[in-house]
Amino acid sequence: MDPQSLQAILGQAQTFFASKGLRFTKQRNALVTLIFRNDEHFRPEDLLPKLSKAHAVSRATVYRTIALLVESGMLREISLGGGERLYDPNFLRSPHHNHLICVDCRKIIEFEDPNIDVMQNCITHRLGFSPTQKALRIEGSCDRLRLIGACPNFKGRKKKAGSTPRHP
Amino acid sequence: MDPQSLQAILGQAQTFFASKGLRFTKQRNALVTLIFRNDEHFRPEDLLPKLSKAHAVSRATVYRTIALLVESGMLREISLGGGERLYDPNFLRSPHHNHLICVDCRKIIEFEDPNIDVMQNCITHRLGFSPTQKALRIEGSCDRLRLIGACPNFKGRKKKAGSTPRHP
DNA sequence: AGATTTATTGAGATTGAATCTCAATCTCCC
DNA sequence: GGGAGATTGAGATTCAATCTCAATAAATCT
Repeated sequence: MDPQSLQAILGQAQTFFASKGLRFTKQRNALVTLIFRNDEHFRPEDLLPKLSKAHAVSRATVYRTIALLVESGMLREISLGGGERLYDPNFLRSPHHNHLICVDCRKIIEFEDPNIDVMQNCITHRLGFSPTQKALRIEGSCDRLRLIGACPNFKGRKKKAGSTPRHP
Repeated sequence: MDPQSLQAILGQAQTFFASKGLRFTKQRNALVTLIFRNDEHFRPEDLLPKLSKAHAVSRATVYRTIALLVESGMLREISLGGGERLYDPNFLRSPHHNHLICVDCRKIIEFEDPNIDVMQNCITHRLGFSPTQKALRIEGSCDRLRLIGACPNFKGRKKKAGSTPRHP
């Protein structure tokens, strides 16, 4: 994340807080900066040790601020299996992406597919839901990633590398 | 769930346990019976008070048995937002269904759509994942359900009823 | 049958994330 | 400066889920 984009994001956050009659305190600034500094998915608990002493923030404030950022649309929750939740700061950069999650190693891949939006609109309409929400999650098993050694967390054996997978 | 189907399910569970060298104890029998007696999604904690005194089972056993049933493929975890997890006993009846979850009221609708399988196969293949897994979740906002009064949990105002929604 | 092995269970302790409480502090606005 | 309202943090609390380990039960062996 380049400094310019971060500035824009801080401005966007500030605008959101102002629109709700809330203040953009130094704690909230520190959290927004930390969260959007890079593109990593994170757990709320991960944030606490990453805050420098100068910018220390209490656990309660971390959770409260995350809830506000989710409400603003700047941050999204993604739920892995097993009750794990992560937060994704990348929807500002890439508003239409979805997540493919490996059920074996929990690796998460972000992808975009225009057909998915069409299908999702069809399904939600058909069932009487609003198609405005974009959150969608697909699970799979990354056995092919394992084959090419691209699955960092998989504990099992690795076979010989194959060619880059293509759309079938 | 008719008694005959339940018998079949008990048999299937028994076979699974036997195949792993595990025993089909009366506690496990009681849990399988309770879980597959109807088609409700449930939380593990919901099960404890539902067990009659005669068939009481400890919390630890509930969680252990659920994990085994998930491993067997008879039960699936579905994750709502907010870290909530439910278990779904309906995959035996309907192995290809997916879930549409209302982000507002948390209502869950099960649906099948053959196109989804095709798309999921394409996406997983393209990204190097195995397409064998079926779990998929779509979120949406059930404003149309609200309109027709079919959203039991929504707390807001209800507008006048509309026509039954159709595929656009 | 009796002994041995292995799986199973349950009560309670433990973990860990997430939320809640509430007094102290901070900001904004008059 | 002063007051209203927002914000914060330390610690208590909640709750699901897991872990521990001694007691029990079932299957197998001799």
